[in-house]
Amino acid sequence: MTTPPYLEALNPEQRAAVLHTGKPLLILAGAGSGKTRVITTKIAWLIREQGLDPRSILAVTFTNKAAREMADRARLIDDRAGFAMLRTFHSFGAWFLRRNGNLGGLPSNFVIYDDDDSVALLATLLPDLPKATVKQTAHAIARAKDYFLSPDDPELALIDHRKEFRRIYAQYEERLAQIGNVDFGDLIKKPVDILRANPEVTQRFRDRFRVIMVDEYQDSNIAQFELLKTLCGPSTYICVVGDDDQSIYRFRGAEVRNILEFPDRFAGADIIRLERNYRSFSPILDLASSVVDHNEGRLGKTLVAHRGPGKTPTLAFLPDQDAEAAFCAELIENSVNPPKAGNAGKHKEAAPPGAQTGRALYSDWAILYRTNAQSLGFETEFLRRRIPYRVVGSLKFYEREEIKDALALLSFLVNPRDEIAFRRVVNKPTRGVGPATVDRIVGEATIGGITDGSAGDIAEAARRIMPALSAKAHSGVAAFFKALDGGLFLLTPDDAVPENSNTTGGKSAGNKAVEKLEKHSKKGRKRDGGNPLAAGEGLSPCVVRLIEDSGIGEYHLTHDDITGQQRIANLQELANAASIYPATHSGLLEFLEHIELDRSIEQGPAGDEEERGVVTLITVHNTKGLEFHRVIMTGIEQGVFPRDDKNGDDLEEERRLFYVGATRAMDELYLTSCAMRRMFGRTMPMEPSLFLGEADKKALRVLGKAPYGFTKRGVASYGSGGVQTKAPVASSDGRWKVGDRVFHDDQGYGAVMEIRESDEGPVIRVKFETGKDIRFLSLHQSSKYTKIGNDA
DNA sequence: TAGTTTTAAGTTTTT
DNA sequence: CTTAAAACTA
Repeated sequence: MTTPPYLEALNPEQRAAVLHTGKPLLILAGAGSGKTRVITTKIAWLIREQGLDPRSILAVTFTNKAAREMADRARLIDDRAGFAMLRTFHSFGAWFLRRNGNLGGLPSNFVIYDDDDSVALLATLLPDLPKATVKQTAHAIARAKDYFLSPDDPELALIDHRKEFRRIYAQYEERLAQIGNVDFGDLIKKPVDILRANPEVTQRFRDRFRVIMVDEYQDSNIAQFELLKTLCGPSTYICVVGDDDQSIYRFRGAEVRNILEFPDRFAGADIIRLERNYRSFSPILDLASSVVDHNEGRLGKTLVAHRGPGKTPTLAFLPDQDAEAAFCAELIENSVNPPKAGNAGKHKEAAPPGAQTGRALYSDWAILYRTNAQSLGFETEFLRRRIPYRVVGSLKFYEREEIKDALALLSFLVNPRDEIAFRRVVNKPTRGVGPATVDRIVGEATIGGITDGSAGDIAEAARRIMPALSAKAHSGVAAFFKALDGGLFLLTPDDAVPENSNTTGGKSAGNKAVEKLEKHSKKGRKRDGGNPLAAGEGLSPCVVRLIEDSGIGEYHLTHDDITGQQRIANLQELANAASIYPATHSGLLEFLEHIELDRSIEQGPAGDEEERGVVTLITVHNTKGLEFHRVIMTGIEQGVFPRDDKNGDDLEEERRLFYVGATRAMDELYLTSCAMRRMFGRTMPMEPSLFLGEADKKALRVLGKAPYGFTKRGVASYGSGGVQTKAPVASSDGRWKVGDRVFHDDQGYGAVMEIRESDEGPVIRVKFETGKDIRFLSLHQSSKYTKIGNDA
């Protein structure tokens, strides 16, 4: 048997991973080690060489982008890979529930609630609690589902120890079931429940999916683990790929133990390590590794930089965030449009092998930050300097008020039991339907419909109760339902879809509505001649009609005339997005599901941006799986990165986040750290990040004035007063006692004067021979890197 | 009740 | 500084 050409390009470990069969497989794939290539090649190889039916392959990822990329790349090797099921966990769950949800009492027309909807639902159950508490509780319920805990699970107390939490969770579940919708957690948990209760269904799925692959396994949660465990029969081949150092979603239930304990949970598992990094020059990897090395509890691995040595990463200390933005802008601008060299002769720097030479493109650059809020400063500066950029992720298009309103209308159309959607829009614009009336209708729906089988149907309940309403409320409710009927009219029932038509039912009327809406959006502000709106197709007339008839469009236009125009434009965009779906009930359902599960908005560069590209502004979290030639990690300051409320395991996660960010860089890496930063509108003094102290200084070139305390030996203390974030030394037995002698790089010898407990651990006050009195937050008294100068 | 004013609070990270 | 929630007035 000859080696197929597509295997030739793989290194021995990659090839071993592709050719592996027969046992569970864990691929520990370091950053930039070509894991996507391994997965896609493996899919193609299974089809071509093993003769596997592509439809019996299930590959799960965590983001839709990753799923799409994987599908595209696998298809490049073999067309038939397009028939494999490549989905996110949540999209797979939704797919499962549409077909088998009835086994768990779920109607097939369920709508997926996002976190806001969950909070809104919970708020109706807990009307007397402050909103913050409701949010917290909703969060706890979501976590519980991530950990696969039902309301009756004894371990529930680990999530939320309040006595009443169990009851609230149960009530929430009951109400959600009455409405007939699901939340995000249900998309994973419910399939497992159903599979376990129905062995014949489990068997069917095990017969169908012979091979299961999981990408980014380090970010899977317990419920997802349970799902995998259930889907895997004795003869299912399971292969998971991940990197424990890149686990950054613990906060939303990801469980690193899934990857650490994979060999225990899937007996006889083999482990293959991919440790050759093809992405970054070695100093970049050295820097990233030196920081993440400070984590305990990791599998540990040695990444080898296949590209060899290159430019040393630069750390720039800057006065404030304005200087930071300017620094980034100049760095970028100088690389894209280099200033004319004053000296004669080409001043071509000796480029490291493999480095790009000549001018950079804007698209080579990415600016990374810890929180979305930090993008603003860069946007302002880049706008001023005419540097093209795109902001990834923060758009939150679907979280805008007007979009949520429109979606609520659509959701209610799909599921008239949706109390949350009903409450949101029934009185918007105000129709004289106050909370009292709404409560009456909802009450009637829950209680009144039991006898005639319309239980929960709010539309039915409203019709029944209408005669008893005041004139004002009556006309308001009537207007609301009339608007809905208008939208419904444009939908074709699924059982009556004509063969050649997905744009049916009053297309011309719909077009008129679109024209009207278009006029609205063009009235005030001139729109750049961008792409002509392709509305009027498929589902969009229905969406437009609903927006118009319900008065939502008008409401937002009149309510706020500055942003009103923008809001109309947003609604228009939503209508456009609907155009690719057929104007049927199931088309509408599909549209809503797509929106809930994939909120990423693909925005390609336009016009002359095509050539030079655009700079990417992005949170570190969002960079997972991406790479850039040149990366600037900004705001490397204590309190920002890591956030100052982080300690213990949370701090380790921040460290991994730093690792993820740094390893995105292929050629050049820059770090910036500000002495001052505006927060909450006030300027605050900042200290360099703990991580800078931990970093290997040999892998760092420092620009600007290093703040007091930033030494070659490590971050010791900054400024004066305040609680320090790192203890100078460890005491002899790991516990502090008053009188312990300590040594500090800058302050010399000292003695512990006082120990106090704080939320974040013991705070010790040390009097040094220099006369200084400094308080330290003693987080790391027993960890390896606090042993500097321990004199016990 | 609806709409306005005042006050407080808060900023992670996302399917 | 921006946003959301409570408090207040017409």
